This record gives sequence, C-alpha cells and structure tokens, in this order.
Amino acid sequence: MGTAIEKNKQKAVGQNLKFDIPILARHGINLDDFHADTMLMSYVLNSTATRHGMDKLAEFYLNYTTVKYKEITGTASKQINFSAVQIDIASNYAAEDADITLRLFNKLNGLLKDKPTQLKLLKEIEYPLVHVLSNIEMNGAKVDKNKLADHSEELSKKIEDLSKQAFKIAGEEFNLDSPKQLLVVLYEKLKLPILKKTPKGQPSTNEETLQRLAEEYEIPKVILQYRTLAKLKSTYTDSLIRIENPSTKRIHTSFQQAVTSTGRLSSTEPNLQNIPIKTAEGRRIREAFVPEKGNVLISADYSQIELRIMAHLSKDKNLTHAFNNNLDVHSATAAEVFSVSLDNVTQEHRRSAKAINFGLMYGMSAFGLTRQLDIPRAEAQKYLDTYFERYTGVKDYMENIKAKAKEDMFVETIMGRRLYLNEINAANGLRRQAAERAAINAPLQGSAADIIKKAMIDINGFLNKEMPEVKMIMQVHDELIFETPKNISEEVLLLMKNMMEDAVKLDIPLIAEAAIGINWNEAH
DNA sequence: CATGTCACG
DNA sequence: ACGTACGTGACATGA
Repeated sequence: MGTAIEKNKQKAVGQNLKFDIPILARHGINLDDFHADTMLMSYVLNSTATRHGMDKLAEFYLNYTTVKYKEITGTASKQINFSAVQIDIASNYAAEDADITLRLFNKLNGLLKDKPTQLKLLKEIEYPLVHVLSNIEMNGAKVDKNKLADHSEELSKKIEDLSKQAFKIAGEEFNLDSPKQLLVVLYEKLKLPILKKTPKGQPSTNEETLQRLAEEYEIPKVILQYRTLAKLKSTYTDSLIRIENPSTKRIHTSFQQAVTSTGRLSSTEPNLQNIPIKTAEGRRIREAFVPEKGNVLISADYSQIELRIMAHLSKDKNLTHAFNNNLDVHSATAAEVFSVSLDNVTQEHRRSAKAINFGLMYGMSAFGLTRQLDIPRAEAQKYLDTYFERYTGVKDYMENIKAKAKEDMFVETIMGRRLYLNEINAANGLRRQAAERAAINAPLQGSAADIIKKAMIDINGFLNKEMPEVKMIMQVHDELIFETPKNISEEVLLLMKNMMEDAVKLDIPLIAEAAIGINWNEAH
C-alpha cells in the first residue's frame, strides 16, 4: 500500500515540512522521510540573511512577490477559513506554494552544491531532527490543571493585596502594569532618583533599578513583588491552562528550527524553554508539569557544556585539566584567579569565578564584570588579567576567533554551522564590538546546540525502535525531558544519560546529569 | 506595531 | 563622552 507521495518520499521537497507532517498524517499519509526542506536549506546556508518563511525566501532568492495568505482570507474580524476561499483563487494560491518551493529548491541546491560541510549538517542533523521535533511536539507534555488553577487563584489574591499597598504609598491608584504610569508616580510624584534610563531615554523602572531604589524606599519593594507574581500569573499559570489541547489533554509546543542565529531551537505557543526555576514561587510552575499515571519524568542536562566546548576549542591546558579530572570548574577557576588552594576556595570566590566564566563566554569587558560583581573597575580588571595569565589558551582563542571572524566574516561551530557577522568590521565601534562578542559566543552556544541535536536524533531513533513507551517531551537548550513508565525508569535514565554523553567525541568528556521525579521540578 | 519588562539557557 | 554579557518569546500598554 502507500500513496504516491509515500512511494516517492525520497524525492519529496517541501518548505517547513514539520508543519506538513501531522497534517498529512491526519489524512493517512506517513511522510517519515523526505529529500529536502527549503526552509532548512536556507537556514544552513545563512541563518541571518533573511527570515526563512516562504514569502521572505521568494523575495530574497527569487526576487518574486508571493500572494499572501491574508490577501485571500482577509484579516481579523473579516478573516475567513481557507476552505471558504473561492476555489480558483485557492487553487492558484496553493499551486504557487508548490511552484515556488520547487524553484527555491533548485536555487538553494545550486548554492549548496560546493558546500559539503553545510550539506552534511543539513542531511545528518537538521533533516533527521525534523522527525524528532515532530515526535516531541505530538507527544506533548501533561500539566496538572487543578494545581495551576489553585496557584492562579492564590496569585490573584496576593497581586490584589500588593496593588493596594502600592496605591496607598503612592497616594493614588494607577495601572501598575504600565511602565509609563509607574515612572510618573516614582520619579515625578514621589521624586525618587533616576538611576537608569531605557534605550529610548525614558527613566527605567526595571528590576535592577527598583532593586537599588528598594535599599532606601518602600514602594519599589512592593512593585518588585507585584511584578514577579503578575508575570507568573499572566505568562504561566493562566496561559498554560488555556493552551492545553482539548483532545489530547496535553500541551503541544511548536519548536522553531530556523529562527536563532546560533543554531539553537526556540519554542513557541507556548514557550516551554522559559518555565520558571530560579525562585521557589516560580518552581511551583514546574511542579505542575507531571507524568500520566504509572509514569515518571526524567530530566537530563549537560553539565557546563559551553565551558567544556570552550576547553575543547581553545585546547587550554588548565581548563582541559579541570574537566578531565572532573573538578568543579568554577571552584578551579576561583583557585587560579584568587591564588588559593582548591580547599580554600570560599563561596564568595566561587561566585565571582562563576561570573567570570560566564562573562568570558559572552565576551564581557572589565566594566561588565564590575557591574556584575559590584566591585571597583580596577579590581575587575585585575581578575580578568589574572584569569588570562592562568588560562593563556583561552586568551589566544578569544583573540584568534575575533581575528578569523574579521577575515572570514563568519564563525563556525564544531559541526560547521556558520554564523555570518556582517558588522564584524563596522566603523561604528558599538556595533563592531557587539559583533565581536557574538563571534566569541556563537561557536560555544552553537556547538552546544549541534551536540544536543545529535543526541536527540540518536535517542529518538533508539526509543522509536526499542522503547516506544518512552516519550521525549521537551528540549530546553542543554536539557532533555522524558516521560517513561516508572518500572523501567532507572534503566531509561542510564540509557539517556549515556547517549547524551556519547553524542560526540571531544577532547574533554561530556557529562549529563539526570534525575527522576513525579514532576519536572523534582526531576530537575 | 513599538516599547518596556522579565521568564529561561 | 559613551556604552558596556550571548541567545530567545510572551505579555501588557499605548500610540
């Protein structure tokens, strides 16, 4: 059996096939393989040249203006269903889609012909990943709606109470959700000092500013609490309840595979990659992510993957040594930078070293470290100088990557994914420096993305074949979450951990940390 | 539709 | 003198 499209699947060419796969599936067509996806061809060629939707690709690569969906269905209140569009107009639109996709394929295929590395990335990573992401999206994640609703109710009460407190101090009622109204109250009525302005020159009311004002004034504290809780309610508790699929009773995110400049995925409607974790109140949201009865959740995340990649790419002896000996890398850095023995590293040392390690991967300056650690500029400079004395490989790597970026106009990940940096030689110093920071960060963030994608492909292949009762349900950049029957969970944990650690072979070991729980918070 | 803010890695 | 740490997405306001 099998339809014509199934029989010829190795010749199938599409634009964003992840979108088409479940639709075809609903009509009994199983597209488990395909020849090419123009969206991903464009993404691998140049992640930032253009957006990778068909309309933009047609403009960019074919200089052709497509008929827009909204032109034939109308917008907003006047919008009609595609099935209600007049048949000749609908067929013309659909035919154009197919025509343009094939023309894009021919064009992009020509551009990729002499680029074996990008072709390999496309065929070995991005194409296989389409099916993995499709699986994860269809699996979905279960949430405890009652738990979320109770939490929402509780938040409502606290939010109302905090508003009243704020209004009392302000001496008037206003919209706390409006930064514009808030700044009038804070800076004009109550005459608090303006410590920081927004990019547009407006006095800022952001968290950092309010935190500093809170040392001396009462109302910023109340507003900070209000903001935290209002955010949790609007973005998480309320919206997760609303977005549950009524037929599957689960939450189905959509992964974007051609959005980020570095090769990471992103997640939309809902975004499952920014579920709170940093505060206790926030972690209650994670407690609402639960398994079906009889199942448990497993979370497995790569330990310090970007720093490990920095050790691999820079070949720095000191950093490599730390990972080869499974040291706590921030403590090891603290020992070097503050010239103390590992045993004498304090929590404060470690905290500073952690800020240095993270800052370095973002191309941070001494000034940035000053702000982060709230220390004098000279001291921050001293820390960085000492760091680069002890980690000369890292220093050379940073300098070399910037120089190479200026020459090539792009940087690459371990799998040859390129990020073009158009402003790396810009005359505007601010823009040039921003590009230099991106040059440092992209190979680290992007290689980490390459690695977890490879792990996902390996794991999905294994699970579909050997353990179809185990579901991969989320990816959060360096973390994978699985739902598995409880009775095999210990075995699954070890298998997943090992497959993540073995996804690629680097000069340093990769470590994945995994745990089992009855909700996401407990598993993490 | 831009702006400000804040949730995550 | 200025701005100063990478990459995302969602929500609310207000023009």
